[in-house]
Amino acid sequence: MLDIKVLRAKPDWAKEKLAARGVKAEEIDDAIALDDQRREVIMAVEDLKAKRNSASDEIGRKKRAKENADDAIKEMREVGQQIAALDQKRADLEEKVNYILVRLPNFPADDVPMSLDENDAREEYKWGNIRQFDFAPKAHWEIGEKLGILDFERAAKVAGARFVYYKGAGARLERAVYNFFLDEHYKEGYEEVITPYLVNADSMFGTGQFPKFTEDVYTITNEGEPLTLIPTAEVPLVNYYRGEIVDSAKLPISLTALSPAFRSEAGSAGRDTRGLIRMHQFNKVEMVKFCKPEDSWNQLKNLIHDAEDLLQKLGLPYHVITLASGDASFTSAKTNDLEVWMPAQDKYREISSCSNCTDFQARRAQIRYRDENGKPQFVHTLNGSGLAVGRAVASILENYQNEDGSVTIPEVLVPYMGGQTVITAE
RNA sequence: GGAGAGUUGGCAGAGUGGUAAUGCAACGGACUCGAAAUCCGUCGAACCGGUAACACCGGCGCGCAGGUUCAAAUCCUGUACUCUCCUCCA
Repeated sequence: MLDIKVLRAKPDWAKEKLAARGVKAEEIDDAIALDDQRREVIMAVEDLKAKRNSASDEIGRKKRAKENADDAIKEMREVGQQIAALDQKRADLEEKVNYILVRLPNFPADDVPMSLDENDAREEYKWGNIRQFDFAPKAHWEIGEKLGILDFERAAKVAGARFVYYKGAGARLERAVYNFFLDEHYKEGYEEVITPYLVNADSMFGTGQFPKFTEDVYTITNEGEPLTLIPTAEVPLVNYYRGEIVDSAKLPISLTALSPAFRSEAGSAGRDTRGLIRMHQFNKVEMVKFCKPEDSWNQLKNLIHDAEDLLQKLGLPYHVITLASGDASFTSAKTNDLEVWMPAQDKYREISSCSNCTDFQARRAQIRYRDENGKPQFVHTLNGSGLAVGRAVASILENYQNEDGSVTIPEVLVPYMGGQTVITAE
């Protein structure tokens, strides 16, 4: 959530920044105008409350002295009604200001390409040599099905489209990949966490998915509060400290978690209909950081490094891009995507998204630390995939495929596969 | 699922209608070569408004949300969570 005070102090700057994210200037004007009204009402009602407080004090004194206070009580009865009316007005105005504020995205950082077109992402650098095949590389779903390690058909029967069964060496490869990821993050100092996979609406609000993106997720109700299947472990990880003032000596805090991610993929019908790229349920290892504001850009670099280190160790070619302002997620000030090379598609595909959310989530979720003066300040939050497991498996299958249909296991995963070096058809 | 108890500041802990005791901690000072102990003083989270302000004034503030009242930590309703016992369960 943005700070209304920033909108008030720098309206033109705010409009320009948010225009690059598709926000109309009128929305900012509306928010400020409503906030003006809100402040007026606050002044009026607090004036009356101060009056009531001192009058009540006086009434109490008289009552104790057994004096008559009927006149003051009668007068305060009227004041009470005025207060109730103004309080209602104030609540209405607050709701209106809030309605706009919670739907405004984060300000893009200064070095983000200012464009609504996702094609204006900036490539930062490439890593790895793209393998030249002396045969036509197959798509990962074809490889997986032929090896009997991926079963999309039965998953469709049992659950529906965009689900998959991993079997045998496929299931073990998936497990090898995420264990490798978690172990590497552990070595880098991340604290490993196993989180709830169902979260409440306050948590979804805290990380910015709600109220705008309710259609992207699965929400279930069981006689009571609705719970949402997490679309990413970012939600339970960031909300871990919701409403808390964390010990500043512990910052930066780095957490990592493996979890399934559940996404409705509403609006993406027809895209990536085959394979592991776009599923309703997929495994992802997520990294989340909490830090002081002055440290967050440095931590974003660390996050990217920790993600790309995995790709380098797996020997998978990738490049790093900075998303255009209009393409970055709602909560992000700057997002760097890691895109891994997919030979069959002859292009890079997103495998990690690393974002600095600055104080945007912290303000929603009320996550703070105390500065040198003991004053609470919002932390900065960052999140990044490290990495999407299914997409990593897909990339391994494609990049490490052999002409006979077998797949060589990347060296770093061999210990995780119990020494197995190649997956062949049974 | 059933029954009971609880939730007050950084921590502990009083307060059953008159506007949040007290202790510890913290901060400032005195004493001391310095520290500890002791003494004196200050401070009661966070948030909002006046407002640009860590000053000052006011509002708000006793798990949360409502209600009653001139006035609510206190009374009423709803609700979340924690603990204990029973039941069930991997």
